[in-house]
Amino acid sequence: MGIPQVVGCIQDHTPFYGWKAHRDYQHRTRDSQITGMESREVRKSFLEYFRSRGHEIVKSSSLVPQDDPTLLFTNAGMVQFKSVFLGHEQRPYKRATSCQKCMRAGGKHSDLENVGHTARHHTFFEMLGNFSFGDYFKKEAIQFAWELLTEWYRLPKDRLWVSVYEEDAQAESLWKELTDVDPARIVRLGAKDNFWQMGDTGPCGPCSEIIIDQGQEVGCGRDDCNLECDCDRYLELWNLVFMQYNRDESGKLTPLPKPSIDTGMGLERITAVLQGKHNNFDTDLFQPIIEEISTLSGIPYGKAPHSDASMRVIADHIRAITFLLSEGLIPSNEGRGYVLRRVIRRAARHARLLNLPAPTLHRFIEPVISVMGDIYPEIIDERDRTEKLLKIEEERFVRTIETGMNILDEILTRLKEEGSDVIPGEELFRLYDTYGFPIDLARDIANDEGYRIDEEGFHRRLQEQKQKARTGAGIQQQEESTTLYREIVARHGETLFKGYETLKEEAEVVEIISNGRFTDELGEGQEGMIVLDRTPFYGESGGQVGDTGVIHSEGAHLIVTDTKKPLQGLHIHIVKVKRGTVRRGERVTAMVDEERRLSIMRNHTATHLLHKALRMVLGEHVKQSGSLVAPDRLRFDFTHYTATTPEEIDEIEEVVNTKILEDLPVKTEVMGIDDAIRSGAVALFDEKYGEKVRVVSAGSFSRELCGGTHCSATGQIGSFVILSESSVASGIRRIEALTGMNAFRYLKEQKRSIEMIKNILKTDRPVERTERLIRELKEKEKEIERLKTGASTDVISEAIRKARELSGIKIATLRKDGLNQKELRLLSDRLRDRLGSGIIITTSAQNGKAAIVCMVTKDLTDRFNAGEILKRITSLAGGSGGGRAEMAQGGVKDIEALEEAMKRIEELIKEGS
RNA sequence: GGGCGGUUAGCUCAGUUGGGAGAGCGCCAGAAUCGCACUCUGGAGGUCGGGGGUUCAAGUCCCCUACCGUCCA
Repeated sequence: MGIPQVVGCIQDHTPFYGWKAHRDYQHRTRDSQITGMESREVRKSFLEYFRSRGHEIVKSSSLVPQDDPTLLFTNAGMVQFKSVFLGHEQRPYKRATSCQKCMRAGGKHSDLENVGHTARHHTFFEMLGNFSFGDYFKKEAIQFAWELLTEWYRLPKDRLWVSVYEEDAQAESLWKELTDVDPARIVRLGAKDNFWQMGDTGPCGPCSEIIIDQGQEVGCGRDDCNLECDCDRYLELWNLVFMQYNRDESGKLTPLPKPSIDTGMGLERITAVLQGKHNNFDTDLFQPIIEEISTLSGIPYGKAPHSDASMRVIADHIRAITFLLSEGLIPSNEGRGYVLRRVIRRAARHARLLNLPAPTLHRFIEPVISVMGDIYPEIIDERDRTEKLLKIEEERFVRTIETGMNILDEILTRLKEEGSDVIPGEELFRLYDTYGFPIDLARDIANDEGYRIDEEGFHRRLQEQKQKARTGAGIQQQEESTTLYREIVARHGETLFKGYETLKEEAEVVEIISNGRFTDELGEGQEGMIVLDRTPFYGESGGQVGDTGVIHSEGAHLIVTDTKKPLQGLHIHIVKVKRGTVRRGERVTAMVDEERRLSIMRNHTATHLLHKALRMVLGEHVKQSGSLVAPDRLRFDFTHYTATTPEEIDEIEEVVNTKILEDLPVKTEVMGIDDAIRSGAVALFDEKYGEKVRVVSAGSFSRELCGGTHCSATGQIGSFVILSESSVASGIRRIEALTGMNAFRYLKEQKRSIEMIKNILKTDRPVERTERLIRELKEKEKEIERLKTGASTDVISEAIRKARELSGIKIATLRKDGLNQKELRLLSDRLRDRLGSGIIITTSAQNGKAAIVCMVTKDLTDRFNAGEILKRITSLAGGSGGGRAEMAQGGVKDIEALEEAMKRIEELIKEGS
């Protein structure tokens, strides 16, 4: 086999002597020009090799799986081909090869904690793979792999090992027969290492791994080190999966009619090997990033183990962050967004360990782009947005840390008082759980301050919480109903949806469900769910709400209150029987509420125009991240990092209304998903798409993948008005809007309100007039307060004149009705200031109750207590109250009784209380 | 989905058995200065997220609700 030009560089004047020789070469020419094979070439050669052997080079799919909510992130090359392997989807090729962006963090197989401390663990990585969909099988897969590794990549054969599944004699003999691998280096291993399956059921099969021996000095160094050892000596390079069985629910294996191939080789690993590095972070995939970190922090890489680890963590995480952000994912507190947030926070934490100021992480996006931007242009396109979001998120984390720091300070102060030097696990957990304060940071601070932390107690708490969340999650009974729905589809096939063309359809009742069980009929007054063989009712999906309407047969009349789509292709009508009885197997007429549906269609088409207008006005970074299309309004959530200005809102409304006036034709085409994307249609990250998709376009203005129902021309929308723009979460904004008559009525209502306001205010300039009125009102309120409490000096003067003396203490009483407690207090303040020294008791009756305030001037508080005096008065009058020695307030419900009590005031004032 | 914490002046936040809404920064005015900055003095600015309840009295206690944060799933 000839070696094409692509990899020419490995055989020209810097010859690649093979693995061992290369290491010597590299040793001699340390720090000279790039040694070995650049990662770009490793990637390119792989794809080129398989293309030259009839494979289609398939673009990497998104890191966020588009049709698999069960999977957090794309974690292998085969993810995008899953439905092809399962036979649900056909592709125009039978052989494919790809370099797939992958992410492993969160979920069951999280590598997050290991990253940075090992040579191999990554959150983000690239997976090279070749795939056969019922085309070639073991023989070719083995030949391809061996040829690529030994002849294109020129790995030394005497270092390569092969493992096969212990029961797969066929694979073993093929290796011996087709390759010149040393037969002594073919090892049989058990199911744990060499049997692969997608899930508990479905396609599965034995696999075969190609392993490179890096030499005894690399790994654990033990004499009995072997292929199964976890150390780095025997490095698994490439896994070839031979998909040849289907496992059913009972666990039984039946051979697949068309066995397939799925292989995966980590780019970072093979690149490290080809560059003679024992650590993936030493390759050209990571070095430019590490260099930048080193430059900015002023710490050389290689200076100390802990700073090296921090640099590796940042280098790894920044790749994941860059890709996830540029795919439209936003840091949040649940699901995928939460994983992203954790990765960012870990990176931020390590940046602080390197004494890098916050925010700093966004500056490392640049080297990531320099390494991979040419392969993945999305990270270049989204760069501004990515940097901005990362900066915001890192700053947010700094604030979180500061809050936690204050609380930790309080804890430490308290411990000092108590004379303890151990921070309890409970406190640590509260810090972590409630304030997101990292445990390792708490540990560092504790050490610095001479404290220890109760790590065991912390982990116990954490386990408790995990347990609690798990049992909590187990309660939900989603599973059961899903099986019910699956059964319906299995029995009757998918519901034929006719709602794009018609709103009225003759159909057959194929299934009736009542209280979660199948039933034969539904009688008058009963509620339940009905499945038809065909329906004009749109089931809630893609943000568009389900249709309502009626279903009637000869003997029954049903109201449809909602329509759901729990599974692809299954429409469930939620019904209430108004009259008669509906039976399974009956012919019925299904009629959608037309007016409501037309409103929905207006709102849906308007949503598309809005989406496009937002991208025009705010920028291409705007991506839909949620949508509600209801008859009375539409709601649209989208990614955008700042609030939109009133001017921008104006402009967006103008654009949408202009497009409505242009009366653009709305057309729907059904095509393959790839064609749709190629034609420039906007697809959403979180949506599920089948093999065939609908593309809805409004003239040449907007083009989106959409399963919803639409107007036939934009003119039918009538008009469009934005009600509000607000924030949903950080980085996500929400717009609510109206269309058609709703928009018109809203504007009319606004106009009417303004007319009424003008009438009431008797002015043509209601804004200025209102501002003046509010200003005047405030002034008058102040004036009233002043008059009530301060300016009524006659009341105060009289009280002072009438003040009695009791063993040299002046006692002033005053009653002025109509004051609330606050006003009475202010009045008492005046009286006290005028009195100078003494005891004051004031009362005020209002609304059948009386408020009472008692004050003792400061010079007398060592002898008299206002609170105690007040309590004696109120207890006589059937009320209550309290306060401090200097001032107390209370109230009674019986005004007469209070008057009586006031007559006995002298005896109630006792010294020393 | 479950747990915990938060929402008080333009901003950052105090507010401890329920009893007079505060600080720092910012803003405005005055003093001082040839002028600016600093400094000093004074002032404006609050539906204490919203609703309900308990109470003579709720920022504070109870219930509901919205939103933000955080951890687990």
